[in-house]
Formats: sequence, structure tokens, C-alpha cells
Amino acid sequence: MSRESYNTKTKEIINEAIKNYQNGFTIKELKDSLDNNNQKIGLTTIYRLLDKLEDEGIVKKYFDENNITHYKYVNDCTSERHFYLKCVKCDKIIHVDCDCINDLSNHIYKQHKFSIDTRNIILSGICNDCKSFIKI
Amino acid sequence: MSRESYNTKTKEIINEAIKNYQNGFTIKELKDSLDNNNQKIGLTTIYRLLDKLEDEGIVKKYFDENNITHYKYVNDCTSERHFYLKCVKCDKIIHVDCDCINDLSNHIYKQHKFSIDTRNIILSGICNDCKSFIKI
DNA sequence: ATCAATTTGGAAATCATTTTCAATTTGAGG
DNA sequence: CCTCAAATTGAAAATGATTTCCAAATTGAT
Repeated sequence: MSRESYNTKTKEIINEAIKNYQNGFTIKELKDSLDNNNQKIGLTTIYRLLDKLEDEGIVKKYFDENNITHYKYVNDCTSERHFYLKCVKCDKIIHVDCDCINDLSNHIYKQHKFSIDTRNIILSGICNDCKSFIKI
Repeated sequence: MSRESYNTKTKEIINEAIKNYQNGFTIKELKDSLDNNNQKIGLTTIYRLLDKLEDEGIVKKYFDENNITHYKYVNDCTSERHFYLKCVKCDKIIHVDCDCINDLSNHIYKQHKFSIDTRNIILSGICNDCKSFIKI
């Protein structure tokens, strides 16, 4: 009776494709990859479906320091103790699970009266691999 | 002899104007404000000068969660214990000076082998003023 | 005052994203 | 398996921020 969503081949393709990216993807990367696999889907549709998936919490959207939009398939990355370290040198994104981010959140809530969204924290800096190349 | 920069009225105007914003500004805001003050400067020039000011560390550039580019005049906001809280409801940006961010940085360095840039942290969440309007 | 180097800004180009809308697909109910 | 209204799709056009191009104006050392 109620028709608020239809299952389509297009949605299936997108739902599968987004799982192939360990470290997130851009619309362009996704589109190109689909094109190369002979699974042509209109850009508009890709934007639209990713928007919906973001609303549903299936993917997370974020912007890198060059303001490029990235999406990331969310699986177990949404715990309160999960956050990201992004190396500004090699662009690597490191996933971390650690209570330190909860501790920070609690501190900020108590001392600064602000509830931070711990499921969405990306800290920029220099990773261990790149550290040796930087002169101080 | 060496000519690598000329002093101009335009630069003076921009250099003064950027100090008027406590909580950063967008190109559009700056341009409109200058226009209203009868200090018309071409958009291209504004982009160009802000780019240069960013290179020189005079302003900081960042993107909010809607991917809008903001600039901020850098004065004393660059200490290692300075960071930002951004309310996703009212868009307010709160400046905080607290060692908690240093503590986090030290922890991450020791435990996770990563040097975060503490001068550039914006944590999103809900401020105290907006909290009461949110239902859980 | 001269003049080469720098700066400026309007117009056009670019690029990501959104809107529009007509054509296609879906699936519940016959 | 038919029908048909609702949902979906995608090409083309619109939008909006930012960059590029380039000719004209400004700067300041000499």
C-alpha cells in the first residue's frame, strides 16, 4: 500500500560498489569505476543515492583539506570511541578506536558545556611514516 | 632593486577589513561588506589576496560542514591549546583555550604514533544554548 | 618623469553540485 | 500477467564558488 521506496538494480549496484573502498571515495572515483565496469549510472542519480545513503547513515560524507567531497561506507566506524587521523602529507586516513576521544568529549561537556559529535572527528597531522621526511 | 611586492591601497583595505571578524568570514561576506563601505574591490583580487595572506599565515582557511569556505584572521588563536567548537545547529564557533587538547595530542602521539596539528581543530556538536531544543 | 614589474578586475572558463522534467521502471491490486 | 499511479532515472540546463586570462592601471626604483 504505502510506497515510499522501490528496489532497483541501480540501488543494488551502488550499495555494492561503495563497499569496495577502504578509505572512502569521491563521486568522481565512484562514477569512473562504475563506467569502467560497464555499469553506467547517471551522475545525478549517484549524487541522489549517496545523499539518501548519508541520511540513512549508511555512508559518511566529509571534506578533505582541499575541500574535495569524500564519502565513506560506514560499518563499525560509528562507535563513540572511533575517530580518524588524516595525514596531510600522504593523505592516509587512519582509523582509531580509543577511549581518549570519549574522555575528551566528557571533559568538553563538563568544562565547556558543549556536546561534541564523537562519531565524526577527523584530526589532521603527520603520520609516523611521513614524520621522518619533515624537517623541524 | 628587488621588486617582489608593491604596497597598494587595495592590500591595506583588505588587511584592515579582515580584522573586523571575530569568528571568521566568507569571501561573500567580506566582499559585501567592502561594497557597502564603498571600498569596491574585484572578487578576483579578494580571492588572490586572501590566498597570499593564507600562505603568509596571516589568515587561516577552513571549511564548515556545509563545505563553505571560511577565512579567519590569525592573532592569538594559534597556541597549542587553542581549538574550536562549532555548533551544527546555530553555526556559532566557540574558541576554547584548554590543555585538554594538548593532552589529547600527547596521548595520540605516544599511543598512536601520530602528530596532530592542534592549531587547526574544529569539533562539531551541539552548544549549550541549542541543547534544550534537541529531543533525544 | 620614465618604465619595467606588479597589481588589479571584468569577462570568460572551469568544476562540482543541484534543479528540472520527460521518459522509464516498479510493484500492489486486480 | 495487466494496469497504473508512484517512484526512479538521467540528460540537459542552471547554479554557485573559484580560477584563468588578459588588457589596463598602479607602483616605485632610478
